[in-house]
Amino acid sequence: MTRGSAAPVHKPIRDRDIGARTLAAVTENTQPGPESHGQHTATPADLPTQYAPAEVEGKLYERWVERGYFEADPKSGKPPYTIVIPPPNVTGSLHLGHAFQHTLMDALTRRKRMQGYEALWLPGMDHAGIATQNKVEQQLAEEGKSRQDLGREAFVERVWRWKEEYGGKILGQMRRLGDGVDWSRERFTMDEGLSRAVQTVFKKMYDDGLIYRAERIINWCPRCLTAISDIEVEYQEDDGELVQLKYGEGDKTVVVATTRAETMLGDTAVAVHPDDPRYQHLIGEQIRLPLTDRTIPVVADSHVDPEFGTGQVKVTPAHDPNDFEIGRRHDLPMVTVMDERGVITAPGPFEGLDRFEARSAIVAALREQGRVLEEKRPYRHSVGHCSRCKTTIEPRLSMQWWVKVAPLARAAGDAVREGRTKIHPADMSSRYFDWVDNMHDWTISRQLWWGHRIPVWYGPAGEVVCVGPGEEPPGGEAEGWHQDPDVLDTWFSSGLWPFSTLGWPDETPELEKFYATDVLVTGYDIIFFWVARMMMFGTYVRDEPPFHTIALTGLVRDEHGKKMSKSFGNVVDPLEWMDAYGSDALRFTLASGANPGTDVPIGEDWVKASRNFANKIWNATRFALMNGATVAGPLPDAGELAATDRWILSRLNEVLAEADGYYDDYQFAKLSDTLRHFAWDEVFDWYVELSKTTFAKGGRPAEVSRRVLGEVLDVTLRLLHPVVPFVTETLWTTLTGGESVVVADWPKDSGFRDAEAGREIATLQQAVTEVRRFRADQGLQPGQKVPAELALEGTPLVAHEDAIRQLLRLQPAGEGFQATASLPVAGATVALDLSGVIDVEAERKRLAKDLAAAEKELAQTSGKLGNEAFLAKAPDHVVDKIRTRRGSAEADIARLKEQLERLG
RNA sequence: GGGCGCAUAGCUCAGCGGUAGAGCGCUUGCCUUACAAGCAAGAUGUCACUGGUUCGAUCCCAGUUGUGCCCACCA
Repeated sequence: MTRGSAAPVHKPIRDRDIGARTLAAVTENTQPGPESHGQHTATPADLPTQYAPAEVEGKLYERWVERGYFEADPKSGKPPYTIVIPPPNVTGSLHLGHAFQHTLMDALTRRKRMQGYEALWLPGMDHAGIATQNKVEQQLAEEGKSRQDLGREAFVERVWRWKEEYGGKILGQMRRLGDGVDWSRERFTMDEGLSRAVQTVFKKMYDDGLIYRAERIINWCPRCLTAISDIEVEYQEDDGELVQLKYGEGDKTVVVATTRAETMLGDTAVAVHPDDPRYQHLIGEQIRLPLTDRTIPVVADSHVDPEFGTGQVKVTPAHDPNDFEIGRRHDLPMVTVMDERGVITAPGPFEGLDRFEARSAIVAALREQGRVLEEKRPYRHSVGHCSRCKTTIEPRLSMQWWVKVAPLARAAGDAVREGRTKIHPADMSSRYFDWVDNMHDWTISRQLWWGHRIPVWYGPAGEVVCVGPGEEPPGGEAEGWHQDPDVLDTWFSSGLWPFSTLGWPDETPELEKFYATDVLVTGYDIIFFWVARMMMFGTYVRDEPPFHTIALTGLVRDEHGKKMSKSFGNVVDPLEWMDAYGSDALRFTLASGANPGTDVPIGEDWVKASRNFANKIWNATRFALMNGATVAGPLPDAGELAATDRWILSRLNEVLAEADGYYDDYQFAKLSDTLRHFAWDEVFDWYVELSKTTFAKGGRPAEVSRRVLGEVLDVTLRLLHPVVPFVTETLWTTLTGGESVVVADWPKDSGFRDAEAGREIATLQQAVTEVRRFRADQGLQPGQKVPAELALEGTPLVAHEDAIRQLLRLQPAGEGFQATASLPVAGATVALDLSGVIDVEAERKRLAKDLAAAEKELAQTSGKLGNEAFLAKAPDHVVDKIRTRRGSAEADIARLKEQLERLG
């Protein structure tokens, strides 16, 4: 393809429609045999000029899976590297947050695999008890049915069907993303093996006294009709009503405040602080409870804050956790006035009313009696809601199973304190400690149907007779035996995930080889729900924490840092962007935003930019192939290498070392930035541009350069592969003829460094940029050839004259050459004949500006160097640096003045 | 009510004692032997505010303001 200056002005832009040419065709056509060293550039014209990810990603992925690259062998002699996936809920599909974490996990395991580890990334899903049950109930509701209509067995069957459908969708998304997981080890928290793990742990804990049954106040969701744990309650500021109520008669009156007036039906005492002088006379007295026929005692309890309100508190032990404690201390009756749906059951006029209706009705009734002293409305206060359905939580007295957390949490905390598990970034560990050091007992029973049935059987009198597995449930229902109808909190089974997925309770080779896992990659938002619980179970069951490192990620947000949520309408389906720009583009964008522990904003423009980068890699490699870049044979000796070669190889090793550091430290944003900068700016712009001159000249230097370019691309593609697996696979196999970059060796630093070449190329870049700037300032067309004389003798630039001429469109000085502009750069001179072209005014302005900058620099540096305190206290390298800066400022000033003078 | 974090270019974010950085966006010119999804050149910042430590502060310390998140049984 030629592009002479004689070509028509409106030469048609290169046809960009490449629909007919598929990338797959290219990769197949160019699959080289071993004998084709340097030859698989044969059909460069067949290479499309744009990378079309959709054509190739799916096929590549299936090929990887078929070849078993992602399957891990427990009997292998290689050292293990293990990550278990945070199992996505089967409630729906993967969102960008999953795509983000999966990208990091995939990159980590891909790199380790290349480094020669037996890398296992274990996939699976979570049955997500309450969440999934709710989804299916919603579906049923649309059909006008309830789960009760179906009955337990049919309902559970229905949930399994849901799991098949949505689970399949999730697995498809993972393949699309390129997740290199071991599909042969896919697990589900309700699998038979995992269920056995759940039962086994339950029994062990029961036997150890760590699981018990107790009647207490729990968080009850009147819609889901189940108990939930403390962390499943979301508090938010709601508008309520605070009323002050007068109880009792005459001198035996008290004034209490409440936001939940309906609970007064269940009051069994009024409490005051034992030392409150105002109320000593009331302690022990009986007070009449309005709207009922009961009298209730006044008790003294130090929980009451005399400073707050009236210092008199109504006590409802069956409907408030604090009151429950007061009730226990004073042996008060527990009067339940509501059923599981929040409907009043206390006999009387309010019976059958919903709790909120009852609230207004009771306040109205009391108001009529003149017992409402003060009403604050609205009254903003914090109210708990069910995290699954947002219904207001009703504290409820109820018999539940509990985990005694203290000993487990202590061990989980110690594992981190002793450094057996590291939390990354380290400052996130305070969150973890806050939690494990203050955790209350955990309610694990749920009044749901979807989940692991509690493995406990009761006898006719309701006594626990058997805890499985390993014990035969004694009699049938006819004899009065029955299994506990409740299921376990979903986090109970996901807490076992790191070892239940590896075969525990059996001592499998997998468990032996892959436990404890290397790193947990997950969001900081589930430290309490999941991370802490895995740590507790891991240390308890295996006596070893489940991870060496916990790498916490932030949350994915939109391009303005706003939370993605359905109500904002800013939720993006990862598939949408993958379809438009390719999986690699999405992955690279997500990796670029991954600063440890901080949230990750992402916008479509950014994905587009990453797609451009993928395309750039594509085209640079395409250029290299067209010019015979090769990986065949050993690298030429340093003696044969040009300065450009030595520079780029030296940089390659530096970047490799840097990249390794970032991979090891989960610094994906820095990793991506470093690799993009190196590949695009240094390799694709400078090295490739310089190599054009070398290739044009031919001969041995061209051969050397071809080999070096092949080397640099080979290594760069391998370094990029864990993050952008698809484009690198396509190009790497084409370039090297290797089987797959997935199983290629991770590059190693050869130790080669050449700082001298680095300085030489820096000078060259500086010179070229300087002249380009001049050209741009002078309004010279980029393609316009300018006669020039180069005086480079005695400078590092001398070897690069041809390259400089090509990059700057300089042609040899012909007859009548007349230098009208002379640019001294790095001791050399580039004299240009710009007769009739040069804009003296523009040039003078440019020089004046530079001069001012140089003078400012001189003033600054001289000021510092004249400061004795500075000289005395600053470290030598800083002083030297400043001295150098002053030196070059002085030189610049002299040069600029001379140039200005010459302009007249 | 406690605790933690953040305030740097138009946007999203790095940097964290010694000349202010990136990506995107913006301006100008350009189809230049791969790439216009590109190339070249360029503009843009009282590094929130006020004090302090220091020869020197965007960086350390204190306070102020703004902002975000987590935890908590205040009737």
